[in-house]
Amino acid sequence: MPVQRSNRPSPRPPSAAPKLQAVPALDDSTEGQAPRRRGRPPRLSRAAIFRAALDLIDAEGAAALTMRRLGAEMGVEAMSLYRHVASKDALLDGVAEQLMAEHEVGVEDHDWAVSAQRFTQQIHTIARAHPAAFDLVGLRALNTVDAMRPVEALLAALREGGFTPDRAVAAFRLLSGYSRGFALSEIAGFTLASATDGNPRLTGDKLPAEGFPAIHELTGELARESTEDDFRAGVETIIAGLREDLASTPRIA
Amino acid sequence: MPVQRSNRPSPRPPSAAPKLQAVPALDDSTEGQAPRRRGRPPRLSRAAIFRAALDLIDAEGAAALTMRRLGAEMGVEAMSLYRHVASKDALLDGVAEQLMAEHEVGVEDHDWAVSAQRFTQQIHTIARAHPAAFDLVGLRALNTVDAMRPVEALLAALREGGFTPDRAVAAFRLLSGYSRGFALSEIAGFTLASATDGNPRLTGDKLPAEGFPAIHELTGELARESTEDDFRAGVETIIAGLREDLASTPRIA
DNA sequence: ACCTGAACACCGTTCAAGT
DNA sequence: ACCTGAACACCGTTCAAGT
Repeated sequence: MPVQRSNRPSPRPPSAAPKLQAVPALDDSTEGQAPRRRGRPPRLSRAAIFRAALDLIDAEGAAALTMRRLGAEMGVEAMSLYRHVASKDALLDGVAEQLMAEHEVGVEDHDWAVSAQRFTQQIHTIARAHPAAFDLVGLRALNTVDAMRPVEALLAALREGGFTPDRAVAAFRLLSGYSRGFALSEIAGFTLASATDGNPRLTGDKLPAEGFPAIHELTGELARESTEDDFRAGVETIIAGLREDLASTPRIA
Repeated sequence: MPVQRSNRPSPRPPSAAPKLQAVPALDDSTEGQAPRRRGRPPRLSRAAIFRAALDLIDAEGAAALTMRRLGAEMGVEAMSLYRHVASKDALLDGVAEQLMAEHEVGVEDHDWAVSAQRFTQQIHTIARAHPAAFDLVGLRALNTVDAMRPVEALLAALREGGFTPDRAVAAFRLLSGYSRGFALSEIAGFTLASATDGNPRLTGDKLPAEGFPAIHELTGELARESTEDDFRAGVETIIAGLREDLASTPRIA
């Protein structure tokens, strides 16, 4: 089974009516501070490129995101993209930022457990909304201000909730590790065999009848796809554990 | 910065003294049941290919694993590999199996908390031993008997420990999600900026001085790379939470 | 039976050239 | 200033041919 040959629905002449073009959105217009000049508006901008890339991944999967294809999608040659992004790797960083920009931060409350649910929930929501993209760039280390904001909110809530510095960071890593891992495992099929045709299949099917009693017993539950609630329940369990940690440590005013 | 050009140390004539050749290991000889025939032994076998692929990733990173390069490494043309693996995707499945085969299962004890520590520990150990490979294939859903064995052990321990079927599966997903997510985040740098040159850098460096007090306060702790103990402590926290879940549910004999 | 040569249809990226 | 053509050095994969 070929991996990256011709999954394209139809050849679609790249010159005719490209799907994603100028997209002159609000946050784009602030990029060049000069008052709208008279010449033809630039077709490309970093923001537009990242948006188009994310759209392309959403629509056709990670394998469809090539510089050439993305260029075609924007009505431009692939090489033109290099005016705006240094490399494909930089493009993926941009896609990651674009993706994580959907992580909204609630500023009002200060209870650490609520903040923890918020923080993790948002990661899971993003992963569900853009599985292919999350799979591709969901683990990238970002150093943008936007990517820091949710982290800041969670860490602040933990500190105010009485977590010591090292416990706060530990809690952050625990919550963030779980969120990403659960989301990615969900996308990948949770290690337990899904069929090659993509349809979920009973886990125990190929197992020798003897020797795997627990898996056999739990086949139904294991085959069930995980839900939002499953994810949330896991976070609750973690929060319960954290609460215990916190209780067994001297509080900090 | 070019991504996949010429990272090779030296051109190394592919015909002269290939590093990884026959490797006639124990579990290889059982593959063909016929008694050692007289002709030259086959240079290639699925097991040998997977081992060589994992070695190559360990030594030079995921980008170095191309069919052509792997062939050269084994003293063979790339196309010869297709006699034994259907595609590069199938090759990666094999690498994942090879990797997870390092997950040893302790059979003796039956305490679910110990089993949980064992199960998660092993995943983390594998990830630490083969970070590039784990990053590449650590999430693949496998349906081999070997990959099922540790899962069976954990699920069995949970059931015997009093977890109901749905809680046992939930606990498995929680533990496995955390393990993979923590390990992958560790490899990727935990979302918080590492410098482009690869050296770990203080997280807060690029942040505006105002607006991120918690991150600034915790910079030192955030910049510290996570350890085996950090991972283990997270598992303990999860176990504490699971214990509470268990206590608040009617026991099953 | 097992491996190879040559080819196909792609990649990311560079660079001199166009407008 | 911004985009393009042509080229370079790669990819995965197929298939007819070699031994």
